[in-house]
Amino acid sequence: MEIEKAIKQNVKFSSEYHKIAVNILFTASWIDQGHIQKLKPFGLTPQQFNILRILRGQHPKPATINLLIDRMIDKSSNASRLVDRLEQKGFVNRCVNKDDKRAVNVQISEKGLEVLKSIDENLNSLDSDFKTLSIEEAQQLNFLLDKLRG
Amino acid sequence: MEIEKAIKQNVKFSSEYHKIAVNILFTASWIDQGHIQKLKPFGLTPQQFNILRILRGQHPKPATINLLIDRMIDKSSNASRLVDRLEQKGFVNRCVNKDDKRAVNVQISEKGLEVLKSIDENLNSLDSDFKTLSIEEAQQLNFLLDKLRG
DNA sequence: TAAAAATACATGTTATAACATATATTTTTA
DNA sequence: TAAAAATATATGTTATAACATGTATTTTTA
Repeated sequence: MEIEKAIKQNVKFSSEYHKIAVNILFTASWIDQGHIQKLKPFGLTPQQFNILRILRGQHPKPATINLLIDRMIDKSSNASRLVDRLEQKGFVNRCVNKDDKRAVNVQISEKGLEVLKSIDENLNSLDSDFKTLSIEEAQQLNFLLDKLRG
Repeated sequence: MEIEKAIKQNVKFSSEYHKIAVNILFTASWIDQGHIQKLKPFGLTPQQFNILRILRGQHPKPATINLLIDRMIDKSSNASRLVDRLEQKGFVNRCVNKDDKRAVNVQISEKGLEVLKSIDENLNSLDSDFKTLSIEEAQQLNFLLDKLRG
């Protein structure tokens, strides 16, 4: 649906560039709301899910908080507190790094691996709604987003 | 920059569609952070700015809260409380609707119009960073985002 | 090599998001 | 036309974002 209709805007955007900003922010909010709803039954927020998947990618190697910050999609949050919440739920373990006592080693737990497996199996895909685009269009969209950020 | 590099990901995305989700969420977060920084000197958050611009578009007609909800970019927030904050800052006025006493009429104030004018004049554009894309590419990007949402 | 700077992470505080529920008014229905 | 349902908005509560600051450790520098 055209972004103008989606936000019921009755005037033209001042520029194609302004329209991009609105369109990306609106689309991201739409995607995020979908993820929130899909992940809720598993007791995870999108940000926590993001951290868990980074940790699974590292597994069995641990990750430091700094590595998580580097790889998080949304840098605005607080990796330390996200790990707090995941630890409270038993999805990760945290212990001090022998080589650098300032750093901590964060590792996904068995329970964490299980919840991800369960999500993989029960949720067809978080992003299955995107099949409105062909593979070529999806590639083009990714190319343009990358170029946008310079 | 390629999204894989932006989030220092060392493995391939499972699909071009998953990559789209990450790419859009990351890009939106990047845009939002830019807006937060640019709007801070004017005492506005991006959400408040969004409401003010909708109200300017309506001016001198008032808007109801429902109209604001319809047109907000990020539906997840609470329009009533956003208007509270704008009212506290003197940027909008709120009064009951004569025709429907459940509804309220929200109008942008002189002070609200002035802050938007000041932003227009002092901030070249919130979205001036996007000139990495040609007009044709910008149009293509908007087309693909619209198509993505179906 | 001792002091200064930088780094990695944690934590305190305030504002806002997320969610549920409440209230007043209008519209629908039996 | 009175009761039920729907609508428009407000508000209470808990969790998290946003921002600043603190603490321990490591690295750099004079």
